[in-house]
Amino acid sequence: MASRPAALPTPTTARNSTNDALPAIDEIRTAQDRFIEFWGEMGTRWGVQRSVAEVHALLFIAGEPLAAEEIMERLSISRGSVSTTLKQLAEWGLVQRVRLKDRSDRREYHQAEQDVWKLFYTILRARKRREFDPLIEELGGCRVAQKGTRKSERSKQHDVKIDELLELCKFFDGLANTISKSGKGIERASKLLSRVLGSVS
Amino acid sequence: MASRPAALPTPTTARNSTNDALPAIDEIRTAQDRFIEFWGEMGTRWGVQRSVAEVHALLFIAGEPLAAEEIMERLSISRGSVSTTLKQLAEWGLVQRVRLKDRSDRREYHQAEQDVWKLFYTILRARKRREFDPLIEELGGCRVAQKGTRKSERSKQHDVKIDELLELCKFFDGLANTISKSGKGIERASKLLSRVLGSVS
DNA sequence: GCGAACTTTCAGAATCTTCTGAAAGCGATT
DNA sequence: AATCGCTTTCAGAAGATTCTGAAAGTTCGC
Repeated sequence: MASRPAALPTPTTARNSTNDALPAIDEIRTAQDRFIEFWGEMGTRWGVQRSVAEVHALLFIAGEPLAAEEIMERLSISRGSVSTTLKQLAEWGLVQRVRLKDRSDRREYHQAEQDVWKLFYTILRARKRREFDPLIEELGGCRVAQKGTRKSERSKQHDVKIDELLELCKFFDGLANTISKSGKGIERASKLLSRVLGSVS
Repeated sequence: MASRPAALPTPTTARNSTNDALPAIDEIRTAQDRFIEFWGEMGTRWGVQRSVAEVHALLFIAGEPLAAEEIMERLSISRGSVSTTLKQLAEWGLVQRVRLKDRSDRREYHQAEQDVWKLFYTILRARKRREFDPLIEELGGCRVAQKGTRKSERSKQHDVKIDELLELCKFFDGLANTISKSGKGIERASKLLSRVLGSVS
């Protein structure tokens, strides 16, 4: 949770509210920086490296494709870090490389997914795969014995606990699948859900 | 993801399937160890320290209250670690201290919640608080300007993105609250939900 | 109030993670 | 096929986290 030196020196921040020349640029920069820092902090809580989350935040909030060097300078991180980080983001499917039409500029540009629904579903799916699915795969192996085998009282108690856990996981897995298959229908469905729950409990 | 030395030496594992004297104890121990190691690994992915998750796993799977010293020996971790770890688990509400009736034993015993539904809801609530709620609290502060203030085109674009994110978060927050209020009714509700979704999409 | 039995705390050690920067790699252009 | 402009890789440095163990603290019974 320790903080890093501020991502950007923002050289002209001091005179931003009264100056007329480029006031909006400064204001936006400040707001962007705040978003980037916050998203980076949240990233660490979501099991994502801070710098990965920061690069994503920058690309998302900038909205336009940026070159590696621009990212480097803006966040003051090393060339190597930017490269590794962009690779990860591309694997996650959150960032795409694009090639600008300008033929004299050979650099790769990088663009973040701008649709927030897609963004969230991507993150959710990745986290589920990493943090939840292994439970269903591995818990069975934590039983003492095959189902149906005769066994001691204490063994039974152990297996019952594992089975309860496993059943619960499968239930939530089903629920998650239902929701994620629904795509944007979730919005309408959610309202129905709360009506349904109201009548159930 | 690096592995630690096996939590427990399990000295007699070699002869466990043919021996009759205490075969069940050995088998259970092995199964427990496997569960503890796995739960510890999952813990690291859930943002929980490995040793905290391991102690929780041990108490959960043992089912009965254990004293700090027993935990220490079983997981071969230090006295200090066990103490810190139990404190955290108690704060999370996953473990309770209990006092045995035996008056000659002054040690505190520690017992894990055994109801898997309570366990999951506790974990979910804690994670939501930590990983999700801050989004709703802080995102607003990442806007360029107050709502309704007149502003440049680029400022507008920035604020629109923040607002989209915020709205999405609020939507999921509402959904999560609906679900968590439903308690066990969720099981019945979930079936209705999938019917509902089927008819929506 | 004192001593025995446990528990908690915390500075420093050990370990794990992340970042840097120089060197190697790659591919388009001449 | 050599050069140039850019990207990737990776060994080692820097930094963050987690664990240990000894000392201080607490609580209970006498």
